[in-house]
Amino acid sequence: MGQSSLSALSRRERQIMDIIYSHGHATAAEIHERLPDPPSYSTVRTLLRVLEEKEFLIHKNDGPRYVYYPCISAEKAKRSALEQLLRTFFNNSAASAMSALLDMSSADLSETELKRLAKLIKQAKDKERNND
Amino acid sequence: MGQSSLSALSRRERQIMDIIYSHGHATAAEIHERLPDPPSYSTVRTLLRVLEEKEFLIHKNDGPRYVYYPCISAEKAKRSALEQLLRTFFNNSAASAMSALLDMSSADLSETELKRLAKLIKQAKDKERNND
DNA sequence: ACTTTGGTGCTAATTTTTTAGCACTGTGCG
DNA sequence: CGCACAGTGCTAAAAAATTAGCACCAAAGT
Repeated sequence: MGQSSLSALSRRERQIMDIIYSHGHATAAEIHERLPDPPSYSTVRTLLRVLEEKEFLIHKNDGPRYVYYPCISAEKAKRSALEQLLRTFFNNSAASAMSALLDMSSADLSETELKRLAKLIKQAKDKERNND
Repeated sequence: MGQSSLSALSRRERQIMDIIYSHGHATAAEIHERLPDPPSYSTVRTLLRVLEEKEFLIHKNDGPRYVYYPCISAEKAKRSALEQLLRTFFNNSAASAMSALLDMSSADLSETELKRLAKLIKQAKDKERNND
């Protein structure tokens, strides 16, 4: 079965998948202009074709042009990216990852968001209690 | 100067860096046995040599063998990986990343960890207040 | 109708990555 | 000493990724 996982892809392929995930979908032209150190348009199109073959992308027609969508839901991709990150840098501890997130960006977290998080944490605590 | 960033690396190179980051350091043999779909030992050594050339790794001698260490501190690598993740999957919102972390692993968060997080969040709130 | 524009399909060369073979070096030991 | 063992250095072939050229097709403008 398709082991998927973005980390199996080559550098350019990942860059493209990143763009598509961060936008939800994209045309060849959009991808071309957003690629770092961009190759020719032709090149982009070749990569897109390959990614379709590998079943990481599909396209739908929007009038004359193609709009590319990820085959794996953003949810799954997110999850797998997070798992990978936890494994590599956080010894599988979600807690330390969260604390790193807080460290690096507490200034950007609005009071509202912080409240929401506090609430989520409270819920998690309750859930934990029920699992005992 | 060295733009570094793990995402500039090839697939195998990244796999190796991942292993080294998750362990702090490693020998060629350790890396060899941990690589998914492992190539020959020779191959691993070639990759390590290349990564040293590119200044992603250095080695120290431990008796006869080499122990490889990352050139970029785990801290910096972590941070850059997190930023990348936020950009790609969370629209740069640390808050949504944290909530995803909670979702996917609240069962694994001990009560202690949750308390610690709650405390961190409280601190972040206070900090936020002072910035206003 | 015809030309220009903006897209796609196919193909192929170039470059990088990935792979592994083989020679060499130092260390422990009978 | 001389031999096996465990490691590294260097080199080069094979495979994959990256790049781009050019033909073709459809729609919009003249």
